[in-house]
Amino acid sequence: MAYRKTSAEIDRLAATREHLVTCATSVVTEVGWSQASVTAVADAAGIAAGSVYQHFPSKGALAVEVFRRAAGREVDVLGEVLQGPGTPAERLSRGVGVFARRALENRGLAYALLAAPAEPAVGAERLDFRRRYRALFAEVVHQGIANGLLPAQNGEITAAALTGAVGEVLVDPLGTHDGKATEELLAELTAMALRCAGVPADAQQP
Amino acid sequence: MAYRKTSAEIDRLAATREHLVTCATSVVTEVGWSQASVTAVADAAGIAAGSVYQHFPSKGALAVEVFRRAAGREVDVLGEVLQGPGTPAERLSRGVGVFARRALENRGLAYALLAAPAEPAVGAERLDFRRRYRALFAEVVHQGIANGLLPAQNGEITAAALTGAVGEVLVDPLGTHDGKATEELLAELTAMALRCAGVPADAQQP
DNA sequence: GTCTATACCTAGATAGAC
DNA sequence: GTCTATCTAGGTATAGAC
Repeated sequence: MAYRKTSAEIDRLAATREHLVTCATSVVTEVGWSQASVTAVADAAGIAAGSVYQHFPSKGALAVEVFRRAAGREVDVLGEVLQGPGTPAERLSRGVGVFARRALENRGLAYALLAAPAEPAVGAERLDFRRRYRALFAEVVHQGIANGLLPAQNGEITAAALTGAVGEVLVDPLGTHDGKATEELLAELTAMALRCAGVPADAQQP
Repeated sequence: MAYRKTSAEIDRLAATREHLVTCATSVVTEVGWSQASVTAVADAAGIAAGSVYQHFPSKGALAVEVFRRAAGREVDVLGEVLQGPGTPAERLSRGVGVFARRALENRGLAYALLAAPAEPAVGAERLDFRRRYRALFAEVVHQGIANGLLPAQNGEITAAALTGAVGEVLVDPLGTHDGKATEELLAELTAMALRCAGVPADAQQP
């Protein structure tokens, strides 16, 4: 016996790990990466600091896991909208709107993912995810160019610009706590994205 | 005697401080903020680590000084171009071009200023300078709207978008070391900036 | 498997000699 | 004013008891 874990043991271990990731995400959401020490995370999860190392080999590995889970959800959502039905302009508009709305509904986490100072491992992960955002935007832009719906342009550069522009526009609203003018912000943001991609002015009203 | 410093002493002290800032800037340019320890900076300046604290109260204060000097130069240059002669579109195009060209000519430093992981004090300074960039862009955009040369839009949002877009487009070229395709990059970047601000397509050729 | 306690390491900052 | 040597704090990671 006992040379193999029972399924109950496996489940319990996995559950603890999940709980740890969840709590770590909460801590990061509330206080940012730099204040999210192993001790703080362990306290939030109700376990001892040392026990964290039963589930992750290092603090950085846990941080990366937290980042990947949260950022991965956003990439998936954005990807679904950008690759969904509609013209490139419609998809771009909807994608930016959905992304921004989700960020504004979960400001602490969005700020941590987008802008908050973080350890190098997380910084590297952030660069990687930005590449994914760029790739998603680039696909739509390239389709628009191929269809003649967008003017000739370097799609990679436009995609990078959209990624940076959306992030920067959101940084301030994410930092301030007033939820006012959200709809106007979204309207202006999507309009800017359409201009950026060169959508003709007369095609910019949904 | 000696209750007041001689001017020679003051000069010498100031010169040492300048030298320290210069060397610290070089270290940051080469290895980034996270690797720029007090020891590394002092070594580069040819002084002992302890001596740094004769000139700055803390490591963070030195880092902030390095950031402000370098970033301030870029803000000044961008401001001069954006507030110089020409139509809003011409100034915006020239400003983005000058900014990007200077960044590409000093990649290490530009990367440190724009994107490299940094301690919180520098991160806060970075946010502050981004606000300055936004303010400069916003001024031009507002002038363009007032003159009827740009379509109605929220100038603050467009300014933030331009700030983020230019930075994000540059991140990858700044990281890779090939200097190829610089001119094409600049052309596409400025074209994107004009689209983003809503400059009519037939007015986008300089 | 989880806890408590602690070792250890890094890096910033300080003290006193020269 | 600058150096060498040292102190200290914060936080990651480990060891051994339960």
